[in-house]
Amino acid sequence: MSAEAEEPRRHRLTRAEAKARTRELLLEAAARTFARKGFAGASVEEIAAEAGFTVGALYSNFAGKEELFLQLMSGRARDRVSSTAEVLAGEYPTDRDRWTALGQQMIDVADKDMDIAPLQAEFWLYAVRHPEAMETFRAQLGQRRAPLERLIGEGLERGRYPDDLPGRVATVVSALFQGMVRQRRIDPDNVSAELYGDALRWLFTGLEVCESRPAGDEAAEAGDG
Amino acid sequence: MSAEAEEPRRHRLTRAEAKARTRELLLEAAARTFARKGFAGASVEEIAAEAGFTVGALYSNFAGKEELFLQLMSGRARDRVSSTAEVLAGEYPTDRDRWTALGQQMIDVADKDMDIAPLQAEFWLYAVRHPEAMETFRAQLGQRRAPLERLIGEGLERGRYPDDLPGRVATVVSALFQGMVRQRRIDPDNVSAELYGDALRWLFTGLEVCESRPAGDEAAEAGDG
DNA sequence: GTCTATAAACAGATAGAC
DNA sequence: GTCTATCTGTTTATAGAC
Repeated sequence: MSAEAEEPRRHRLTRAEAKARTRELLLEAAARTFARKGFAGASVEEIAAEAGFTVGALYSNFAGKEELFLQLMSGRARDRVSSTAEVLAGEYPTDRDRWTALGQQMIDVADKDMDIAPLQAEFWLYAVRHPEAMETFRAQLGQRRAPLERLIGEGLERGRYPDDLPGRVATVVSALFQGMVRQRRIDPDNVSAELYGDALRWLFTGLEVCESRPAGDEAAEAGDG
Repeated sequence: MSAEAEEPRRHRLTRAEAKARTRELLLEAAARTFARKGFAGASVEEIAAEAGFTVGALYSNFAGKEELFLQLMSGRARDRVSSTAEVLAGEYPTDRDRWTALGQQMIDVADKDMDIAPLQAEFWLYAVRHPEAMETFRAQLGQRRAPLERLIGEGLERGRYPDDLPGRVATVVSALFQGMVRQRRIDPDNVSAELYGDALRWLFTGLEVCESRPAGDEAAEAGDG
């Protein structure tokens, strides 16, 4: 795009570009290797080799294994996998079709990149064991959740539901998906694409019954005894 | 020499009992250590020390770290933590109270033994990475799910719902809980006790709306379109 | 049955060659 | 900027003492 100064790529890449590319390759290799072997189980040599380098290149770009892992955790959550929101963004004729197609798409995404679930699990375990890194991981989860929350907010007509409902529902939907994706890896037969859609249909149907109130009614009437 | 045959516990424990106790202590120590450090991150020396022994005792009772881990995975899932079903078994005046109390109890259980979620994550990761161990882990999950499925089946009046519904709902509820417990460790503020209850209320309300059919009606009528 | 001592392999990280 | 060689600590697992 932009000419760095005057002769951006006379032959191939500038030194800075080459280094940036190495760094990127190392990050991608690290993602695969950490997913396959875990944080403690993956060796720096293994990661470097997966990227097509040796340890020297790794230590030239990162302080060590831990920093590499943390960079991965804090890095772009959404430019590697289609986010939940993109999946949700499709348009479907009826609500039933919408949930069904959504469930199918979630499965497709989860089945396509088999590494993300184990990698997320590694992130989670690391955050649980290193409280100082928890904020970093929370931020990554927030990146994933935000578009989902927005989309749910659009789906629920404003005024008929409490303002904090989309956020709460986003948490539930996110937790449900993560849980089902994980269980599907163990028990594929018990976690079909159809079940994803059913669960969402149950959830949003119950949501409307339980939480909606007549339009224009400002204060929600809690009719429980 | 020994009066074991006739005087089983003249002083304290028989040799077999002592060994069994050592084995049990090692398993418990392994559970804590694997939860805290992970499978690859925990060393056998650390596990043995946590149990009050040295490596010799460990290798005298287990073939190695991997066998110890697998024994833990295949071992009793329910005699250490109160299962979901026990939580569900309580009685509550109204449905709303039931969901609220259930959500609170799930949080209490999850917060009380902070080790089970990381340990389950370790099991899951191991199973994903070692397909030959997946069946073992699936069996453990089955042990946890069975009572939940039974209880849900009791809650849904027979005849009004498809026969396979309790199993499907159990999967969804189980996934939902696992997902929320995990997210709560990262974002406690966003996953309150109340939200557990709300999610369940939404789910079961929607379930009744979507899946129930008039008593006596054999074929379910799909009224969407 | 458990502990101590040790063997052999491997890890993360660094220094200097190119 | 990356690679090769190496240093240092730690790991699993075993052998023999008690």
